[in-house]
Amino acid sequence: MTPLQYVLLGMLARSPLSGYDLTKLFERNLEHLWTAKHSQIYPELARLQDQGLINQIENGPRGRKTYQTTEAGLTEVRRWLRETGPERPPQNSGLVPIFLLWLLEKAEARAYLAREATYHRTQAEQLEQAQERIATSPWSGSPPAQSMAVVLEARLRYESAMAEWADWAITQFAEERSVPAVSQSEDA
Amino acid sequence: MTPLQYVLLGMLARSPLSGYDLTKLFERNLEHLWTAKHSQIYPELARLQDQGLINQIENGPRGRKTYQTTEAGLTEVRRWLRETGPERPPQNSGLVPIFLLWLLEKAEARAYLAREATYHRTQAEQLEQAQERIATSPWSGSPPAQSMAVVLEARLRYESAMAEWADWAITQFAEERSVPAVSQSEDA
DNA sequence: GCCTCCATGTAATTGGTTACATGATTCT
DNA sequence: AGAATCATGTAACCAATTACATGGAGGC
Repeated sequence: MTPLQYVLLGMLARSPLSGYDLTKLFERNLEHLWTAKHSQIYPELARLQDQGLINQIENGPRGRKTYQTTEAGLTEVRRWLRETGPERPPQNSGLVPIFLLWLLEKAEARAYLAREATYHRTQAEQLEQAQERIATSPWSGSPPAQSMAVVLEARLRYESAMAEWADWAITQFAEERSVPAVSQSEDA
Repeated sequence: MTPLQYVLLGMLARSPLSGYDLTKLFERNLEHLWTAKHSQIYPELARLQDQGLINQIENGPRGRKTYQTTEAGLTEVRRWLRETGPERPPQNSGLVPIFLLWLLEKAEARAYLAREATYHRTQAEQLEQAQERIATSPWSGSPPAQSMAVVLEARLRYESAMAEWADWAITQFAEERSVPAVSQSEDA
C-alpha cells in the first residue's frame, strides 16, 4: 500500500467522491500534502475496489462513478496508522543546489539564496491564506478539518524555518575581507 | 538532467571517484541530501561520460574505473544553478499520516505525534553529530565542506521545527472536557 | 583455503508523469 | 451552434528500488 492509496481512503472516508472530484481536490486543496494526476487516480480506484477497500455507490451523468471507503478500508487505514513509524526519506531535492553552491562565485551563491528566501516567504504567505480559508469554511472545527489544520501548521513552520535559514545562509557566503574571525554560530 | 546527475557532477568535481566510491558516499555521508543505489549509479556514470560531462581518468584493480567532472560538466552545473529556481515539489509523505489522524481515537493520535516528536529529536541529534564531524574533519573550511555545512544546518533547523510542531500538535488532539474555549494559537 | 570486501554490471518491477484518446452535459 | 467543463480511461516513458549475477584482491 502506497501513501496515495491511504490518502484516497482517507478522502473517501470523509464523503463519497468520484475520480474527477479527487483529481480536482489534489490540484486545488491538497498540493501541500500529496498530488496525483487523473491517469494515476482512476486505475488506483479500480484496484482499491477490487480489494474491497472502497465501493462504488452511485452512477452519475457522463459515466460518473462515486466511491466511498468501506469498513475494511477504514480498518486498513487505522491499522497502518497504528503500525507506521514517522520515518521518512530525508531526500530533499531542494537542497541539491545548496550542496553545489561552492561551484559558483560567492555573489552568485548569495543571489541563489536570496531567491530561496523569497520563495519560502511566498509559500508561507500562501499557507497562511490556506489556514484562513479552512478556519472560515463551513466544516471548520470538524475532525478532518482539524487534521488538515495541523498539516498546514507543519508546512507553515517548515517554510518559516527555511526562510530564516536562507537569510542565515547568505551570511555564510560573505566575501572574506580581513581576518576571518572565529565563526561560531552568530544566529543558529 | 536529474538532481542525481547534478549531485554526481558535483561530487566528481571535488575529487575523482569510482562508482563504488560514490555508492559508499551516498550510503554513509549523503543520506541527508540524496541517495542512490549502485544499480542506478553505474548506468548514470556511463551516460554522463557519453555526454562528455565526466571522463574516466584511471583503471584500477578489479575493473575499478575512476571518473572526474570535465570542464563541460562544470559549465553545465553552473548553468543549471544560475537558471534553477528554488521551487520544489511540496509532496511530503510524512504528513500523510497526520492528514489521516482524525480517523483514530485522540489518545492514539497523540501517541503517533509523540513518536513523531521523538523521531525528529533523534534526527536533530544525529545532525548535530554530523556537523561536529564535518567541523573537525581535515578539509573543514574548504568550499565544499562549507556548502555541506549549510545543507546540514537546513536539515537541523527542519528537524527542530518539526519536533516543536509535533509537541504543539499533541495539544491540538486534547480531549475536550468542558467548554472548548477560543483556540487562537497558544504557541505558533 | 575461505571469508570479507571491493567492484561492476543487468533485469524486473514499481510509482509517477506526460501524452494520447474519447465522449457527454451545460452554458451562452 | 460552439465553447467550456465534466468525466473516464489507456499507452509510453522515466526515475528509482529490488533482485539477480559475476568475479577479483586482500587478510587470516
